[in-house]
Amino acid sequence: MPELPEVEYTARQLRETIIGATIQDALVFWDRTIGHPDPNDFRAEIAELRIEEVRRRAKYLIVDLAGGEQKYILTIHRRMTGNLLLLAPGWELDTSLRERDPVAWNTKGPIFHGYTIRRTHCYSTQQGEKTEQDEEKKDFHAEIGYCRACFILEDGRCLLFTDPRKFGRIELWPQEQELQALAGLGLEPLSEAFTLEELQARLAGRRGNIKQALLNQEILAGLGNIYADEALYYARIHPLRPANTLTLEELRLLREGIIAVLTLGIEHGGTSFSEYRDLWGEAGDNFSHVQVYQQEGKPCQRCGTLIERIVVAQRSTHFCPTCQQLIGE
DNA sequence: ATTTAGACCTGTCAGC
DNA sequence: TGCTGACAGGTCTAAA
Repeated sequence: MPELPEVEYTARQLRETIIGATIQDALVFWDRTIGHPDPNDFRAEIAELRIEEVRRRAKYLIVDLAGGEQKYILTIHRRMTGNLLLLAPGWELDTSLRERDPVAWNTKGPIFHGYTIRRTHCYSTQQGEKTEQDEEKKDFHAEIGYCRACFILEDGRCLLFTDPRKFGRIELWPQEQELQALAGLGLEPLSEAFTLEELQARLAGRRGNIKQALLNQEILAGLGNIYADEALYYARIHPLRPANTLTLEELRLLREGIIAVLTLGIEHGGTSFSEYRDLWGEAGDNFSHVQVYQQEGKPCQRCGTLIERIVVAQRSTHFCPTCQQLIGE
């Protein structure tokens, strides 16, 4: 789910809130969520480490950790449904489901009750005193399920990694191995390195379609299904165009479009539908600014033609058949 | 060398 | 109401 903008937005929120905090302990509720090292070593190594910095590379969130002489990086990839939530002190962990219903426990995991951190205040999701703001949000995250791992901070807060579909991965590596931990990632689309010449060079000789090329993280790192469709719409390029046939003008527009849709996505707090939430449990509102993604049957904002949906590389692909023609130049 | 189907997972929604 | 199939932000592996 989360693509570059959603990860970047989360990184910024974490940077404002958890730098300087010390991890007291990590709990793992679904072993496969921890990709490296094995869950027991992971837990042992991460205890007592201090959070030094929070960064993003492609769709990876990177947390720099330090303890004594040793430095580590924690990498978090949310895949489809992974999410981070920061709870204020006062949270309660309920693992009683494990005995009550082992089958349900396997999918739903523990239940967290308690406090979700808000920008300016905390509010209780349990019964009790309610402020006006509580009234507006009273049912929000009353119960938090699908937690696959969590980090308990020494100041009493808790950073949860929730992930219903269990595709997300968290890894801990010695800092020296960062290059190896993040191997194979292509250009950062929002960096200086993403020039027209680089884009041209990386697409040259690629006979596959442009949509697939944009999803290939070894070429550009960070675009996913939403923003790839949006960038192609911006540049008026049909998703099935062979990547090596784009004209220089089309490449220029495509680069401009990629930067524009990613930047807007970040500004809008990410694209949310169904489960995606930010650190404080808020939905990003970029979905209301989307032009083609999941807009099949709706009129194109530029020409009124109905948006179509096709399947490319097993992924839904949305485009305007008038603005984005396959034939011609 | 590339494409493509299948895995990995669970929830939701449309249709019968 | 209940069952079935399609589909959802991603990426890896194996078969064609």
